[in-house]
Amino acid sequence: MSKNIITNDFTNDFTNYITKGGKTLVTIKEVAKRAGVSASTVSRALSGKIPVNEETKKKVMEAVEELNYQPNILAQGLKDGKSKTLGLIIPNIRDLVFPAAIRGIEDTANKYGYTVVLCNTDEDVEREQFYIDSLRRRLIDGFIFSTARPGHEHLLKLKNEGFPMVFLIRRISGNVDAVTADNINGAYEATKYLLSRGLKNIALITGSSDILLYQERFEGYKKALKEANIPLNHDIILHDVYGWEDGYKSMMTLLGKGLKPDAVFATSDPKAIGVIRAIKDYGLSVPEDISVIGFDDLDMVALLDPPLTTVSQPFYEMGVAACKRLIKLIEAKNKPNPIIKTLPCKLKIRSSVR
Amino acid sequence: MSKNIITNDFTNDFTNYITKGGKTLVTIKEVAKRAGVSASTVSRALSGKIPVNEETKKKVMEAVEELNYQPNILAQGLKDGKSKTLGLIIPNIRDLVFPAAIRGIEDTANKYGYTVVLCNTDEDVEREQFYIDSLRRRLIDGFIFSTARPGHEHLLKLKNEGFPMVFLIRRISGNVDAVTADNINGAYEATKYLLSRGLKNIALITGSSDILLYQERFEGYKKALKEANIPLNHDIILHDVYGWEDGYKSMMTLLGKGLKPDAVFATSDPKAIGVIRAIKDYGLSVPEDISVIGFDDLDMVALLDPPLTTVSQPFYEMGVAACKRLIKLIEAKNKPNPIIKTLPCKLKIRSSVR
DNA sequence: CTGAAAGCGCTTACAG
DNA sequence: CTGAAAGCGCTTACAG
Repeated sequence: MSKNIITNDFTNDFTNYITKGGKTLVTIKEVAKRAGVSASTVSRALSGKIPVNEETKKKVMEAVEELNYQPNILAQGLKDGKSKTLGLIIPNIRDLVFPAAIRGIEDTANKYGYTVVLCNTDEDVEREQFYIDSLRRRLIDGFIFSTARPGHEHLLKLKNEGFPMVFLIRRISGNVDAVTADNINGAYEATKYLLSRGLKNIALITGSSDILLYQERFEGYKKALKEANIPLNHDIILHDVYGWEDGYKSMMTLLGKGLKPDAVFATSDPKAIGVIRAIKDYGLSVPEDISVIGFDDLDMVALLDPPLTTVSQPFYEMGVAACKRLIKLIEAKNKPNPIIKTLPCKLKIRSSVR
Repeated sequence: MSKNIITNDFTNDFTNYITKGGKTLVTIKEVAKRAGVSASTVSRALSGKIPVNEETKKKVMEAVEELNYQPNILAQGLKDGKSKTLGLIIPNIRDLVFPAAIRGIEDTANKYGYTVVLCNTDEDVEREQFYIDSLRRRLIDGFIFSTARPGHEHLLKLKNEGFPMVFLIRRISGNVDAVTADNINGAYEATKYLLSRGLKNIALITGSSDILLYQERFEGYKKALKEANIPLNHDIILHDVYGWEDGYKSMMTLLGKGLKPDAVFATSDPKAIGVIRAIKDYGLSVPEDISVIGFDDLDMVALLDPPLTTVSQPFYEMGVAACKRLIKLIEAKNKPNPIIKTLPCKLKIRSSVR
């Protein structure tokens, strides 16, 4: 009987169910009709924020169930300018530090009913600005940026306009929330480990010194050496090295100059991979002749030959933390003060250090 | 003078510019007011599809320029149920085959004014269904799936409901567009290359045989052996191997049984990496004792020791092709028939084959 | 060519 | 507690 009614309803309203190029989406009106109440009441019963008669609510819920109604998020958002969407801006997804972090962000976002849009800037500010503008047109609720660099005032400007945002991995100073790894300590531990293995002549192959995280890793390195009373040897400290190819070249240069260190601290795994290749190509071996330690713990470095000893960054957890924080900023009544969250790194001992 | 007027306008309308939690977005009404026309006219001038007086259009464009007006995409979409958003459903972004493909998709989507939402299913059908539902609530315009497996009827159902969608990398039979690599030929070329190096006893370490692409790679392998008049040796053909750990175990098993092949064709790079590790751990060397060839050409395999000879899949281009196709499906007046696009692979000769 | 009105699907003051 | 109305920002028949 009740089944019959349903069938009839469907037949009568059939046109309502086939709309918009074949895509079907039940509307609140249909639910209202079936439950015998107004759309307002359906909305209220669903939101739970406004009191609704228990009886009525039950009827509504049944109708919702039967029709499998799910509110149109875009329509919901139009009213208060929300989209339940987060923008994630990174330099390049092919950089292996990002996949794990992205996973952390998405898993978290989805748990709270948010969706995330990924944008690759290739470190190009214009491209970044284009993405920001186009996401704003979609009423984006907030941003996670992994692209911060000194001079990126446009990001701080965005923050000043009142946009919820958090920096992830990379950050610049400003009134902005951030989640990063504890780079100083990570580098400090790495260097101390090298020292503890009797390695004293430790080269540093590191990245662009205007990026904060590389400054911090340098700091950790210096701190450990200082504690061991080993003076800095600037001949074997190479800055502005980016990626494995650069790592390869830098190590070759070092070796070519006759500067053979006991160990190399490469401040990213790709650099370390390049360094190891160079050492091998030079006819030396790792770790017998030169020990190498990296930073990141990318998914594949345990598979290298030798398996890479490195400083593990909690990328997934950093993604989770950044996303949680962003959602809190979005949903908070009164904006909390920015906090910088620093997650601990962990030394992963494998076989590239003697 | 004119500058003054602007300032006044801004002062008067100030509340209009600070709304929705600090986010500012100029509306069509404000543009209309400034241009001295109706909102309809602004809309028409911008769309370009409906004739507007040149004079009027110019005034509108000026106002648009001055206020830096950009239409609210959500509001635009509400009318016709479009969101200018694409859903990309993959098993796991940490699987290295995806980053390059994702890049291809995003670059293309952005070029056409679309935004892409990434979802990781971990091969879990329920999770996938959850994502599909939640994207439908956001009026998603179409889907790219890299999760297809036999039995995934829910995907075909979606297609039947009229949703634009395309399969990428993986596909199942059904009335659905797809972009894949030419797996048969890729595997055929790989095997032929091994043969051409005088390697005859070729083991195959491959994936789940219910996934089409592994069936195809198996086919390519068989074809090459057949042409060389070499009978299949099922003792050295291992199916259902997933990832590098499994690859490692499989190779160990083979070796442990005293089955030492001349060469191994591993049908994915991770498997090849595991295989190489196993060979080394067994005290043998690559390629001197056993040659190894992979499939994928992931970003890092050139850095392995030895650099991996493998079949390169055009992931970026596949992403581009899938996205272009999807957008065509979305924007086409009358739905074109499904096509399966197969992009050629390319043998990348490095040093893991003798 | 152009404006006023209606409508997309929802939510929320406003009455009752 | 509940319904009718207004409104979010846009687009598009409908009149003129």
